[in-house]
Amino acid sequence: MSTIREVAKKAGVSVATVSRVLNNNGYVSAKTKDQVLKVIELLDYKPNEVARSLYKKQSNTVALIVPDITNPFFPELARAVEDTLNIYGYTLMLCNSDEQAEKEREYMDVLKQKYVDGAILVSNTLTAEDVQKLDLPVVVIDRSIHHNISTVVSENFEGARQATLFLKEKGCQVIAHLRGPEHVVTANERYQGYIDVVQNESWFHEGLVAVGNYEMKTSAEVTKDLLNKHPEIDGIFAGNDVMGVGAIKAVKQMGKRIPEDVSIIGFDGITLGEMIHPELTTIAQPIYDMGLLGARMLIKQIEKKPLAQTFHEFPIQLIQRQTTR
Amino acid sequence: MSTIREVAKKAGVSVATVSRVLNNNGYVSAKTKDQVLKVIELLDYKPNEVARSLYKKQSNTVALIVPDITNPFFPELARAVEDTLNIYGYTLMLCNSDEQAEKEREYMDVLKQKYVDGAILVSNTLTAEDVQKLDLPVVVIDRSIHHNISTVVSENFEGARQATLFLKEKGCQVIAHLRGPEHVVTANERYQGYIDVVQNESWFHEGLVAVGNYEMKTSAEVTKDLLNKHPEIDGIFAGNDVMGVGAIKAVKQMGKRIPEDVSIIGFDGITLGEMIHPELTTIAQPIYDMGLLGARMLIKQIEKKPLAQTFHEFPIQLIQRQTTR
DNA sequence: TTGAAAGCGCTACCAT
DNA sequence: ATGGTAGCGCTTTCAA
Repeated sequence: MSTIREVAKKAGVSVATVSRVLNNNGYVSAKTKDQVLKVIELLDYKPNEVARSLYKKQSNTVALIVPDITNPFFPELARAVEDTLNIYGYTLMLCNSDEQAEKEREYMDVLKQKYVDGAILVSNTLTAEDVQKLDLPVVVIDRSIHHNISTVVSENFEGARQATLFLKEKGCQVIAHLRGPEHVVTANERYQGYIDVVQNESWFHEGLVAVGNYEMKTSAEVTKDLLNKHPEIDGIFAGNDVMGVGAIKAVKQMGKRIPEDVSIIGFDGITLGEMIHPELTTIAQPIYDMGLLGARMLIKQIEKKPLAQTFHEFPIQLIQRQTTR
Repeated sequence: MSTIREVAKKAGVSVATVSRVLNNNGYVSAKTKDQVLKVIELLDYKPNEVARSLYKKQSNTVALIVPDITNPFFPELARAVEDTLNIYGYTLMLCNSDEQAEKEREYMDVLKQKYVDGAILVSNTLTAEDVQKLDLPVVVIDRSIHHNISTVVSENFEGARQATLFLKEKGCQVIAHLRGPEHVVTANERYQGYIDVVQNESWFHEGLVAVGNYEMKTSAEVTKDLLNKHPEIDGIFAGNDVMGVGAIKAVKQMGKRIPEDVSIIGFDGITLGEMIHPELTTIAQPIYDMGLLGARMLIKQIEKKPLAQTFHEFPIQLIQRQTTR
């Protein structure tokens, strides 16, 4: 790796001049510029980003903090974020938080120490205060934290309403809800959407709501429990696709047919829904677009460009597949 | 963020001394050390990693280059790598290459510019020469590139043999193979394992081998094609789990029963295999352990510690689930 | 045992 | 239009 000084020497100019052509600012004659450019090419010179970072107090790096990249919702999001960052010349630092506040705070220290330019967060544990203290551009995706932090979400309440309504329209008589964890915002919103539709139904009672944790195995167990206690259930709205998959497994294992005996609808629109059989009907969020927009918003903040909206709620879309009639 | 100078001033010592206690090297009296430590605590001082990097020419960052984090094999690997790096104080930079050599080379430039300490690669396009030129500690996972680059793989040939043998033992009469892309090492090794078992069978002919690309949709198509042309097929060895899932979908769509009419076995052992119904019998690689070991090996190289083995081949394990008799 | 100072590679200010 | 140089925050050598 050659340095700017070597380039300067070889081109017969000062490092200041080389720096100017590198950054395309300040006066430099066309001739000198060509000279320098030629030498840069010749030496295959690439500026040292660390030295730059030290001076500019920024690193062209953005952190993505997710609970667990292994959860099939996140790879697609991560991909969208990375693609976008890449286009704008940023690099992605990936962090798995396991929803542990302490781990998140440790990461946040590291971000500061490395001059990371900003962060995209998916977290339920981080408070507005934590983010404030981070004192870095931040965009929150999927779960909002506070109204003055840039946020990208989708219509959880409305999506949940549509999901429940859809089951009803398809003739389901008793619709259960497999909800996500109680400390998770999206889980609550979706639960509210469900409640909004069913609360005045004669058949409705709180026993039709079971709590899962956005993960498959427990959701399968919970579903079995639900179906044993209330065999009249013929429709299940799962709070996310992974739990929907768990529900499918449980229902099948109990010897019931899908969708003839029980209809199931999920939420998220992850690829997994198309992998399984029967394919999962779902309320799809535009995951890639959410990551894309989140990354763009963050970059605008970092580059101090004006941001039209700091809150963006994406519409969701009902995708009818094979787990509903 | 306070600096080392502020700490020094407040503690009434020189920055050199502070640096010494920070790095725990050089002489410094117990009393002074306490002083300094107290001030560090007081100011909540965290050393600037960028400045450190500039001097030490290393960044405590490791890059993981994968084809596409969206491919369900990689999140688990990424998770293992990140967990391990984290333990040792390193940070993960995630890169999606899409198997494009150019993108990979761009990343490699960035790695150098940022003083990234090393890289974990999963790539078919990168040559030994590319890696050589990178001139950075490198560990290759899943697909070996060259014998003097540290490598972590699993028993592809043996696993494929076992898979095929297993189908045979279970009574399959005509076993097809859905192989991965021709430029991919693992795909070839697994193909060879299959061939090794079937080549002398009276029923065997090359028409039983179809080429997929380690992805679901095409694999479903290819499977249908295969089954239409050769309805006598009653066993399929898919080159990876994702293709196995595609095969399941195709077989089901054709109205055949699994495993009664057609048995299917995959390769990889990704979680997806347990998500679907019927659950996929597979040859499992210890994905997490591979990532873990790969990361550890890389760190040893970075820290110039002795490395017992530079090549590690993990044993695979047959996991019998529901797609085989 | 401690401090002064050079230097990691770059940017930007101030001269010229 | 170009060059000299201070300084970003740290580590390490050399002196004391």
